[in-house]
Amino acid sequence: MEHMAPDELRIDRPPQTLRVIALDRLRAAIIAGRFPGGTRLVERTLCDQLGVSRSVVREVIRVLETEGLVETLPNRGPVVARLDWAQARQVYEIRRQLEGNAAEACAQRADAPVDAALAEALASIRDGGEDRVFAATTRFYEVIFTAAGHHIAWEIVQRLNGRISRLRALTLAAQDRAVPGPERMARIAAAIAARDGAAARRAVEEHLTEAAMLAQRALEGE
Amino acid sequence: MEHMAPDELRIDRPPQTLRVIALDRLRAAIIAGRFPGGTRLVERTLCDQLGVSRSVVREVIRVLETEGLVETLPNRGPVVARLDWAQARQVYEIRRQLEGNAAEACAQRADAPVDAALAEALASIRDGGEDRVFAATTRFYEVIFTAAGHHIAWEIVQRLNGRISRLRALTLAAQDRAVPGPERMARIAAAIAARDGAAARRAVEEHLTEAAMLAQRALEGE
DNA sequence: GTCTGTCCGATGGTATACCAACATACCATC
DNA sequence: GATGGTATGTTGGTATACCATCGGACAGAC
Repeated sequence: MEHMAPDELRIDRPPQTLRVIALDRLRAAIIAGRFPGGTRLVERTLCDQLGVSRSVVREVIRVLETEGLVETLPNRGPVVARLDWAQARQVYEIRRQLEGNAAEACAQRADAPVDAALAEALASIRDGGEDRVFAATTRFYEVIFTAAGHHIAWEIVQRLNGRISRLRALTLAAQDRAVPGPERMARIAAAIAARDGAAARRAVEEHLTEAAMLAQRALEGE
Repeated sequence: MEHMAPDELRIDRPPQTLRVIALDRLRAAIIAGRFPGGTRLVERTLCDQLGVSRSVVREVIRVLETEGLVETLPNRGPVVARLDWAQARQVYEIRRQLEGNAAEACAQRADAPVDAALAEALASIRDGGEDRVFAATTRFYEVIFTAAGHHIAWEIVQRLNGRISRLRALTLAAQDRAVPGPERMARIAAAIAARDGAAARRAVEEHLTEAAMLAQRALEGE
């Protein structure tokens, strides 16, 4: 028996529970801007749109609420959270600290597989189109945080990214940057490959400082 | 009408929803160590213990799940999250960054009312007994983060503190510190009162470095 | 005795129905 | 036009039912 590949036989039933699917769908919809800030999330309407029962919708909304994407007003119900520059600024500042620190730690512990994973993500960012860039960018940072061993910081950054997701889409698509986005990423990867922690931190901080500027312009233009 | 104090007439019904009460109770119970790590949280049992219906319990568990205090195993149900040093170490590192940064910003923007609020919290820490210390310490940091304008960072720190709450109780109670806890807090407050950002950051970082050491000893002693 | 298959209870996941409290909009009355 | 009542929509909360899964108990076959 032991010379038989168990993976071949494995029946993989989707362990995905209905709630998880509904959560991902709704979160993605909010992040994609399908529900603008301030939109009321009426439970029964969502039941129809998602095709699930009210219990599922309610639990999903509780999760999004603690994630900060939704806030519930007393006697009014859940509403898609609005985003202003005061908040976004704080988010970028926190990301700057956590990502800078992770990049430095990553540079100190990185090995060949890490370099390869970063290069791969970078390639996807370069020639991938539209939303591929979004996923590849996320992957790029995931590699950095994981290699640094900063799993909890990565959780936090992901949650923060959910909040400013609309801005992120805008800044990633911006064409008028002083230095193109992929170029900045490449610098980060290069610093890590050179095992130069200080340079990696600097590269990340520069990247985020610029992203914050772009976000500010976009937000105040609204 | 307008010369009548509306506050006098106001009937303040507790806007607290049942779910919020249940959430606070259960979270407090976990933090207090009433449910040790690994304990199964059986829905129907919690219904009896809390006196609410299963829907409420489920939504509460979803919140605690995204807060990181509870994790749900597939086909097994929710379980109180365990805490190991690898995680706690990351938490203390993140707190060091966020709290250090907040203290520095606070020192640069503080005014007389902030100094007074910090002094008040400090007094409570000094002569308050047992769990008063816990609340007063929280208050102390809340003042710092709020004065710094770092509201989102404060949210994050609070959530992180939930995760390491047991450790926090231990380290706050530790008597064998090189420098007593209140003394360290006083140094932070003094640096802020002197508007010395760098010193405030340093004081916070020292405080947390020591707390992390105490936590490590406590955790590995288990 | 050990292995195998089956059954049952406990549990979580999902869905539905129902009621109460509250807020808003609308409408009739004066 | 202002007042008051009413209708409606929405959330909060509860109860209940059904299904899938898991683990253990039990009985039968080797």
